[in-house]
Amino acid sequence: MSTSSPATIEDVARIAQVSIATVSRAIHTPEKVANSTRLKVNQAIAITGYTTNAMARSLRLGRSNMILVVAPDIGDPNFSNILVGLENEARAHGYGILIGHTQNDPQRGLEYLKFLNSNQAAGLILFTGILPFGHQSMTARLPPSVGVFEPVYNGGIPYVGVDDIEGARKAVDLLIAEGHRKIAFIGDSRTRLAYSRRRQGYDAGLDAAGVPAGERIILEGDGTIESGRLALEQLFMRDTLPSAFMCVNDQTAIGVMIGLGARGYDIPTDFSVTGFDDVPQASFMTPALTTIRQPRTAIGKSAMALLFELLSDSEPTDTEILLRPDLIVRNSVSAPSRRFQKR
Amino acid sequence: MSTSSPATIEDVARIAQVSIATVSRAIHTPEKVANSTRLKVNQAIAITGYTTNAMARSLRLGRSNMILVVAPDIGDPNFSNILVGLENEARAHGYGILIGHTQNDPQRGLEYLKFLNSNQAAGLILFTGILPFGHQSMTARLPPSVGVFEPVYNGGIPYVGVDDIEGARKAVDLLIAEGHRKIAFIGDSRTRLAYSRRRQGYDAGLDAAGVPAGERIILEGDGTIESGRLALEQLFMRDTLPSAFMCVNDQTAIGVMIGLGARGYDIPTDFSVTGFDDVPQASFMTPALTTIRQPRTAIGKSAMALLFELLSDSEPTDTEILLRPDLIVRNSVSAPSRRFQKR
DNA sequence: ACGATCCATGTAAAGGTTTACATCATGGGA
DNA sequence: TCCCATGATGTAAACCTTTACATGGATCGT
Repeated sequence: MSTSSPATIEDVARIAQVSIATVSRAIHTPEKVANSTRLKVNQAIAITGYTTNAMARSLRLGRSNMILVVAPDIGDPNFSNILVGLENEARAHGYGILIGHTQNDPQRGLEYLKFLNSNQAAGLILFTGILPFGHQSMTARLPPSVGVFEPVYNGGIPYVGVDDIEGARKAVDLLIAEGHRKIAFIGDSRTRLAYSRRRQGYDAGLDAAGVPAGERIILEGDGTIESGRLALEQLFMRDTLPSAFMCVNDQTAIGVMIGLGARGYDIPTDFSVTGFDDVPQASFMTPALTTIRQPRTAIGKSAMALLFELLSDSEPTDTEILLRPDLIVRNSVSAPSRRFQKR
Repeated sequence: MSTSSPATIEDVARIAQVSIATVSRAIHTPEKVANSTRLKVNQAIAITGYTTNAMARSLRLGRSNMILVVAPDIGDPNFSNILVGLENEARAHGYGILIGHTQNDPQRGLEYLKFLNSNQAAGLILFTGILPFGHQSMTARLPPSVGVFEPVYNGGIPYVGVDDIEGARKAVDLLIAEGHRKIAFIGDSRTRLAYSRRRQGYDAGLDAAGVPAGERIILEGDGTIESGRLALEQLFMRDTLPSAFMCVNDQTAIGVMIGLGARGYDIPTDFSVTGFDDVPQASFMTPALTTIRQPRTAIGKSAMALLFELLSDSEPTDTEILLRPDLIVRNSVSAPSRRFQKR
């Protein structure tokens, strides 16, 4: 029984002495089957070790039990914990997750579109902030989909993320409370909506503290470690230095810390730094980085839950789910240094 | 044409004015089809936007185009980069990867076994070092499979990993070259084969350096940060201290560094520390951790390549592929301190 | 010029499931 | 007692492919 080819519904039917239709019903709609029959069927299933052939089932139903998850970079440390939430929730519904990885290459995106077109996935989770299917993005017929972190630019797709404005606000408020007023914002505020919202949080915080717009220092950067470092170099060529750096994400913050360290400054004595995301490295920096935590596992879980809602009702209850970001206070923030204060 | 239900092979056949068999042949075995016909078919495919229904194809072929990847913890930072290699290689073969996550719970393992039994995966990649299917592990009929990092304990399955003995040897040799003789080995050497091989590398290195077995210090630990810290505490209750800590993995090393830091020691002035794996955090520690790098993306790529070999030939060329681990020299190792030398 | 061979194509079965519809038995109401 | 509703089960079609086998035409060798 562990040899030979796998048992089919027909084997079960023969042993239970019923028709295959009855077997199918006993499995999927047990209430439509007499108790005694159901018992026989269950026994037969146990004997044969039968499991439904998912291929056949999907073919008949016209819908698979897979969810495709597409991210620009699955090597991203931010990604793996989300995956945990996604996987757990999917599996609780009897679905599997299929993962894909575009590296921002539309060509690769198109290959996933083929997956979708060939009915291999019942739903789609997108990390890209944009439909990654190149020029076909507009015309593509997509299964129920949800975005993670950001709304999907060209898709009109519900999403799950964190309240970036509130998160950023928590970071500025901490800096303000410590006495900072010259706070630089470092990071991309254009390409990604999440980032521009963090910028909004920054502005809102400084507005509330009465710091005029003219005194704010904004530096662009694409969210990489390198960009943090570069932005810092630019800053040191100006005549005004901030007392604190509020970075759009942890990578940027790490770049800033490295740059500051290389110049011989001490954090937080000389400068305070905050990040956003709470990537795994954040707590291992010296000093440990004060940052805003994304509840990653929860985000994954709720994105998948939202997707299943879409899959059953066609009416989603929410079109945007924002989770609460938490301020994680570590050691990279203190009161501003006198040294640079008077500048 | 982007509305309505997706085109089937029959739609293509009708437009191209040929039979569905010819269409199928034009796609999969073009050499068996006349040039002119192939052209007509290709045009019809372009017009309809036809893509093969993977469900139907898999059903007919009795084999899907998915590879199941099962890891104990997909949130592990070691995991994501491997995933990149796995995914790229799989996709190059037209396969998708399905990921699963057991958390060492045999119950969850069993659910993946169902996936397998229902023909949803043509192959299996295992990270567990053990078949994760509980009591059914022995009798389960598995598709072609390959292990990553370690041979699969109860499976007789080929695997791809790193040469742990050689890697460990590189670490000890570095410490020896710096002048250390009292080198503690910290970490689990029993449950995981990879770990016990690292231990072998340690022993081989000390043998070569003529350090008698009696002078070696071995501490158990399960490979977590906490275990590194604990082992260190135990050590400080003894009367003999090593001058260097060779840790079975980076997590353990991080635990040791934290513990040493808490006791006010400086690394590498007072003690040297090495790790193994080169997890992302390693380079962000202060001091940055000297460790052995696992070529993760390459491991993933070659594991998947090996799997495809199994899938085509039934004779695998190799049953064990060991990649070369590199020594990554950072700042956690220096010559031994005088301070503890004379003890 | 004829039979053998080969090549391109078509016909139809098979793969395992779900489900609309048909069938049949049972029990209740009149 | 008869009819009808109800509930349990069976029959068969459909989902979309791939491919063994059949067919028919053309080509080649003698």
